[in-house]
Amino acid sequence: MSKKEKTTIHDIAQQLGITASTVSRALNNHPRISAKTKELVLKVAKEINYKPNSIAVALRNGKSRLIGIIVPTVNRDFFSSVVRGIEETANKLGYKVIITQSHDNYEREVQTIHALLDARVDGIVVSLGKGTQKLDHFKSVIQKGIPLVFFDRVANNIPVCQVVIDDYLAAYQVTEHLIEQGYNRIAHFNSPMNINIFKERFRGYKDALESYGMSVDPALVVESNLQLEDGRQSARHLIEKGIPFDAIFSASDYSIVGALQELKKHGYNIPGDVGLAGFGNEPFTAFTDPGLTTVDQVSIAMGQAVAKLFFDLLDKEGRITETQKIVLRAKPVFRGSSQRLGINTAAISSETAN
Amino acid sequence: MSKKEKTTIHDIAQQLGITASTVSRALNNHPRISAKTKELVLKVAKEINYKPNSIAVALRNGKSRLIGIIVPTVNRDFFSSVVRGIEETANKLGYKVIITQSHDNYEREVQTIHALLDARVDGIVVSLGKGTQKLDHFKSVIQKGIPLVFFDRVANNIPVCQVVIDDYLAAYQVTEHLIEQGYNRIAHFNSPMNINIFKERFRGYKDALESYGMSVDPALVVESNLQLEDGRQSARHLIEKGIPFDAIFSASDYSIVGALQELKKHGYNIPGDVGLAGFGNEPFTAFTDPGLTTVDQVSIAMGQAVAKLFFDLLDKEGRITETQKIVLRAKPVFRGSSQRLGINTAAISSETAN
DNA sequence: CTGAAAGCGCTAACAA
DNA sequence: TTGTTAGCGCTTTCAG
Repeated sequence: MSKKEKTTIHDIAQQLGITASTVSRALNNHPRISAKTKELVLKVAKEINYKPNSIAVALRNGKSRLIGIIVPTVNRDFFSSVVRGIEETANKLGYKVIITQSHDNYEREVQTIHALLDARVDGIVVSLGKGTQKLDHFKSVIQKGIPLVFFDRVANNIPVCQVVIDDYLAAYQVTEHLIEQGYNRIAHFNSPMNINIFKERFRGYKDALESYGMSVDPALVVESNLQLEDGRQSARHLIEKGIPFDAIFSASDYSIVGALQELKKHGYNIPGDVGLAGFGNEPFTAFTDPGLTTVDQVSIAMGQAVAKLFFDLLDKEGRITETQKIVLRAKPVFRGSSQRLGINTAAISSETAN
Repeated sequence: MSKKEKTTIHDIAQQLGITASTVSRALNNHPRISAKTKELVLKVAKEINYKPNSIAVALRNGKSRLIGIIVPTVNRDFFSSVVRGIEETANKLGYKVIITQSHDNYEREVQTIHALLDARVDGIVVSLGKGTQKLDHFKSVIQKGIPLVFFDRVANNIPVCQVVIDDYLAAYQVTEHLIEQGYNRIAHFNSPMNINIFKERFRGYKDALESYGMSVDPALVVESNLQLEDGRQSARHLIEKGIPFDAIFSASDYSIVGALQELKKHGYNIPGDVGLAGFGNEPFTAFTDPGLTTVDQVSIAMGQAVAKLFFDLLDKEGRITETQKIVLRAKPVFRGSSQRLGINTAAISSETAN
């Protein structure tokens, strides 16, 4: 029906009275091929609109030029930015990217790994789901010598290259900032801490308190899944139990928004009565009233770092001798929700929006 | 070095003293194969951990079981939900999905189409970028008989299956709601309207006004790229030019948030002085203060509809005889930003959060 | 500098 | 029910 002209190198060869192998060489500009032939081949190729069949190439070469990415969700500024960074580098190098989402579900993560392996990807980039405890599904990837890079949500008990931010330092800085603003009953919202980043954020919080002569009050540490509704509940929990607090540092922007809503509903003044800080610098943290203090996870830089690390690994073709760990410096972003001393407001004017 | 046991059907065949073709048939449970052989093959396959090489299968069968999706950005609740819907159906059917982002950039969209074609995808699902005017890059897809489905941001001047929401009706309903709330100088933020959805939203706005005996005041229609900052600027524009207005209906949630911030900065009371409504039901519209009235684009339903339409098409193997258009009903979501008469508040209590 | 031939792993006529 | 054979489109030794 339709013009199904599946043009192949043989078509070019025929038209030029040469062999397919010569065409192949010309197309890949092999060194020992005459300039004239090369030119002719290229010309005909253009004329008949020849496109190499990447599947045949993949089969022949044993590499698909496909790379797999697994993230918890793509609908998050941080993840989508990192993905974009990887994607751009990948495309530049002639690779295509298969993006998949685990939705923080362990089963799905395992399935996805197998699906990617089935698809014969040349390498895999992963940010772990919250539910992931066992890491067996990655062992087969490593054994097969397939390049593997973890980012952000990583695990330590597995020898694999990774890119992270300094969660500890950022958490320390934000907590310190709250202390400097005069808050001294600082609550902390966190996740059941399987994953490194959450442990680190807690450590930063703890150490900052201790540096200032305070200590962690277990009653002020509330664990949840850190979604919006969890933040609401956690805030309500503190209020209803009558646990005194004058600030909250959450390991996630989502739950701090929930807390903000709940606190406002209960008539608290932010940042007068309670100071708030989140983590992630999701765009909406600039939309709330007041704007939320948070931590920017330098997603662009991370995407670039991941891509570089990954393609370096790919060059080594599985001949991996060491596992690199790259730590990037995150950027605290101070907005209205945590500033009651009138300091720094000039620097953040446009973001606090009243 | 590593256990690179590339197990193939030949390994199984050898171990069982049969031929590769028999193994192949057993694996695909061909009807005319003995139960015993089938069983044995399956057993050995499991033992040596055989995984079919999908690339070889693809080359042989001429289909990659890969489908390509192009969206403006994945970092948007609507798009990521639709993508998720497609992904789930696809995976269930043994297809993998390559997700790509055009970032509303025409060049990139064209490139991506070619990249997907190069990757030999079996079909393509697209939501157009804002910059896209020419559609030539899709013609080659159609000519090749590759299933193609547009969703949400579609074009009419090309014969292709599509899934959309009833933008017109939703815009009409929201505008009507504003009118019923007593607003009568309703501004409209829109995009330079290349894309259908924006035209339709404008039409709905216009027709609602006219139904109530008003007409469109060109001074109240402000065009921009509809991002957050654009919304700020558009609001500032109205204020500074002294154009009287008491409500804004924006074709995008992002720009209405910008407007909200700007108006609050200038001391306007929302919804008392100015009523606001956006479009998209992005999660953050529930985070603002007050919550924003908007339109839910039923992303889950759309994902399902797209998947169904797409795989129906795939079944027909390019033998496309008609172009279906599926129109879904969108859901207006009324929140605090547009309700000054105290109506309906019960129904939206939890979402308005004070 | 180019050709001939083999093969990546799989499937599907055609035979038997 | 199973085996034989050929070939998807490409790359790459090995010869010339």
